[in-house]
Amino acid sequence: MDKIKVQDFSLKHTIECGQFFYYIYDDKTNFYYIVNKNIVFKVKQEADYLHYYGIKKEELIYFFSLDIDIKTMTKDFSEDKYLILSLEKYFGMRLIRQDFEQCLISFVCSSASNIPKIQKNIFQLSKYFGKETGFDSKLFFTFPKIEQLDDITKIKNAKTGFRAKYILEINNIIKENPKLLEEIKIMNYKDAKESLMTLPGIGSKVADCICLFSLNHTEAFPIDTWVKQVIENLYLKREAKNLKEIEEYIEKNFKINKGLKQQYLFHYARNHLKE
DNA sequence: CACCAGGACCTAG
DNA sequence: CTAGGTCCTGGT
Repeated sequence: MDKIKVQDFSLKHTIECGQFFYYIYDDKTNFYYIVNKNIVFKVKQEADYLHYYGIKKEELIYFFSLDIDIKTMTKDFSEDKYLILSLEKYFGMRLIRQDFEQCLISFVCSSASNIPKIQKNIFQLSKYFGKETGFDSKLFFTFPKIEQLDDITKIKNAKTGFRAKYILEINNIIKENPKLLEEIKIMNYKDAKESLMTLPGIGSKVADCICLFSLNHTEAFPIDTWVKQVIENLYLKREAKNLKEIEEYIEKNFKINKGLKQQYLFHYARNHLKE
């Protein structure tokens, strides 16, 4: 077991804010067991320390964006009433840098769904297609490569529903063009988003999630129904004419660190706009 | 039982 | 180019 001192970090908010799905929380020990690609590790927070096992220090820092100076990044939050409120409530929430392929499949599963269901999909897909791995006397399955997700029956058995055919089609596309994913990884934001959107089951919102949570494109700003509500109800104070108007508002008013602002606004929305 | 939900896609107008 | 139906599943 190793430990590391952290600043301005909330493990709970970071893991549970809906950007990452493949984890189990053990309420007896307070450890989060996390599976990212083929790595299983556990981590818990006690005050300003993270206790961790199963992952290298550098990888842990990268995964949780602990190399980022959040105080600097959130400086201009003070210009926005709702960002201030959200920052108080969710202080320490950071963007996770997760495995690209795991993120891609997770967010294909996310459409018209919810967190528990997405988690179920990911756990099941891993069970069917991943590799069994013992850790801490528990049983885990690594998250498979997209290339391996080639059995429609198993994909459906993972309760992915109408998204199953998307996953299989993406599998086919990747097999025919094995370099595509690596190419997307090194593209700029605009090109990466565009390329992702050529894949079935990936529209604008899902592509932005993948860009933000796994490709380090911190300017991505996923617009889901909650964020749409925030912009309409709190900022515009009326319904938007269309999605374009929302995008333009965001472009104008959240110039820098857009992705992080999106996360905080999203959470503000979920708690304050329930009706 | 009917309805709906953190989205994408398809089709008609 | 856009509104509205449809797609599985699981919860209400």
